[in-house]
Amino acid sequence: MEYYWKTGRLDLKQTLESGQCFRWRRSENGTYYGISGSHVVTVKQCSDGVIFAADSEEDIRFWLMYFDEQTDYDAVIRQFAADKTLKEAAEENGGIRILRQEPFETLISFIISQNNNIPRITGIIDRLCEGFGEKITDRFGGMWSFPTAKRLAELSPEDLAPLRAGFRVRYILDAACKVNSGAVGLDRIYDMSYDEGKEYLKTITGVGDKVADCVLLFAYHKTEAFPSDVWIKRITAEYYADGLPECMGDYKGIAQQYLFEYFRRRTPADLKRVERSKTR
DNA sequence: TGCCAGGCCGAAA
DNA sequence: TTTCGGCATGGC
Repeated sequence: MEYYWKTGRLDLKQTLESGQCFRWRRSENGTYYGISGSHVVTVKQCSDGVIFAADSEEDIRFWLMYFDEQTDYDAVIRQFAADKTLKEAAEENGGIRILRQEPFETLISFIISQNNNIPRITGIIDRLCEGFGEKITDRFGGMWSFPTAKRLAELSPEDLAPLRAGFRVRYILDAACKVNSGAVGLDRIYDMSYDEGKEYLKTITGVGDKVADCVLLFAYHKTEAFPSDVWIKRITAEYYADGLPECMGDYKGIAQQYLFEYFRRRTPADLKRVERSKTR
């Protein structure tokens, strides 16, 4: 069945190719197809929204939640307008939405992402799913669910060698074992504060500030999280030496996604121009 | 060929 | 508490 969602701002390319998710693919006609849990969907951009094609109404509801239907991004962006740079960043990148992804999948994905690049992250996750997930459909050349913590917890480093994930393998196994044993209860984090959730996730080997922030933002939608790597931290520190703008409020994570894309596309010379104009 | 990737661990200072 | 080398692999 198809469902037209009039969202205005949602831009599929900006959202699905922004580095917050790794299991979407773009077909030649511009349609994206993806999987989460056992839910499979195709989405295409249209003039004032997107069109989902999924198997059931339940799937449609799932994907609306996944794409963060409940947050009013127009209101967030109006709020950001009080800061000149953030306003520009939002004008350029306001089609990005912060997804609500499955926590275990997000945790493992961002463990894999550390000191890594997106094409290789995607390859490792594909091999992980094909090797240890369940085949959900033959469509799109075959799609596999993300493996469960239980499945991964019973594996050895040798079993995971075909992933070619290098030093991250022991982190993946530690996360799977802690989640499977209940030592880390991922569902509990929904009810935790941002700070509590961060400390809790960091009890997993291989989860530091950055990975924890990404999981808290991209799975639990804790928008106070500001998952800055060294590079963007330096840029934002230069821009906002006196502290982050008030207008970010509790949406620092959304602001960060806009700023990340904004800064990434600019050379140092561009940034100096923006810096000068900011002081005027 | 060499650099570097949306980092983290663990040891040393 | 902070700093820094090492880590596996492969895209560019």
